[in-house]
Amino acid sequence: MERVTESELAAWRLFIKTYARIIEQIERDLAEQKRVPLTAYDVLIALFEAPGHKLRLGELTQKMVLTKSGITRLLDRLEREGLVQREKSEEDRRGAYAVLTPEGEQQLRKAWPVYARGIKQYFAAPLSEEQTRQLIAAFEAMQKGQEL
Amino acid sequence: MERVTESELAAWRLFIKTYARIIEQIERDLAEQKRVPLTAYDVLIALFEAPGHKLRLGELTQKMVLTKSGITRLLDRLEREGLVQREKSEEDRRGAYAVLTPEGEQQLRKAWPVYARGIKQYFAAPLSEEQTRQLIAAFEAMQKGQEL
DNA sequence: AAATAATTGTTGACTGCGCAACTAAACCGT
DNA sequence: ACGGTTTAGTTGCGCAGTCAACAATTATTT
Repeated sequence: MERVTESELAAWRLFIKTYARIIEQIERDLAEQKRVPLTAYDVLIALFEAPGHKLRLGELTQKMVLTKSGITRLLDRLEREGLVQREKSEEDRRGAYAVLTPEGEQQLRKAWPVYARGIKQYFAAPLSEEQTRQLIAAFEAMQKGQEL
Repeated sequence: MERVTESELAAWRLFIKTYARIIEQIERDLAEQKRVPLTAYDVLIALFEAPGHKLRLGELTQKMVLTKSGITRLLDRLEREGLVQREKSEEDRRGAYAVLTPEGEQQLRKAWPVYARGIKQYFAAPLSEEQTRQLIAAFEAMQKGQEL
């Protein structure tokens, strides 16, 4: 593998800085509006999109960027706040599902506009349609690269 | 501001997932090779590039994505490991500099190859030159967008 | 010059997460 | 059917970072 070029390094530095800034900003917006933070949001949306609004903890772990202990603790919090509920699995009695509660769904709906505005404003708005497509292609290439 | 489109959302999701995976992977590589973690690396490189290999803590706070208390604690660790040293400022006796030690510089040099390989492999290698340029343009557009 | 305000960096209390060890249940080869 | 291995999720411990309150110093008013 060859050396990292100047422009690759430039792209990299912009990548991490841009990411940090945008996430920080969105997180701040969500907090200001008293909405669930991003990681919580991700769990809720994953559950919402799942059949029956529920997922095995293991499935959640794969979808999210968190270890299983991270998921355990995150669910602890969400359960305490009444946004999800654990439901022990019938088929596999080691396991459990996380189920989205109505309250969780409501919080999801409340958070979305704030989140969406952030994505639009900080991430998408400055890009042309063409650039958006280019980004998708680039990130997909990286994903592919990972799998090798 | 209009609604977020499908493809913008797709780009966004790829963005955060790609970021998380790559950082995680590089961090793992650094840990395996017993090298300084990314945040530490960032401080060391900032100091290295600074005149006299030193910076006021406040300047560091701006360059990094960390609060001032975060910087305080990070420097505590780096100082304990002998990679930087605090030096109280003469001009402003509230303040202090962080100074890169020779040992710090050495650690920096040792970490770079691992870091660079990660950037190349997980981030840059899957991209064409054209795509790298497109990424730079896109991220710069976002930065610009932020400033408004 | 004195009083007030602003700034620099540190600290205490807390949160969120990872790692490794653990429990309970399921799987599997014999 | 039984012992060993694998898998699902939880837990203790520790690290890294935030926020808010603080001391020390400097800047600004009056």
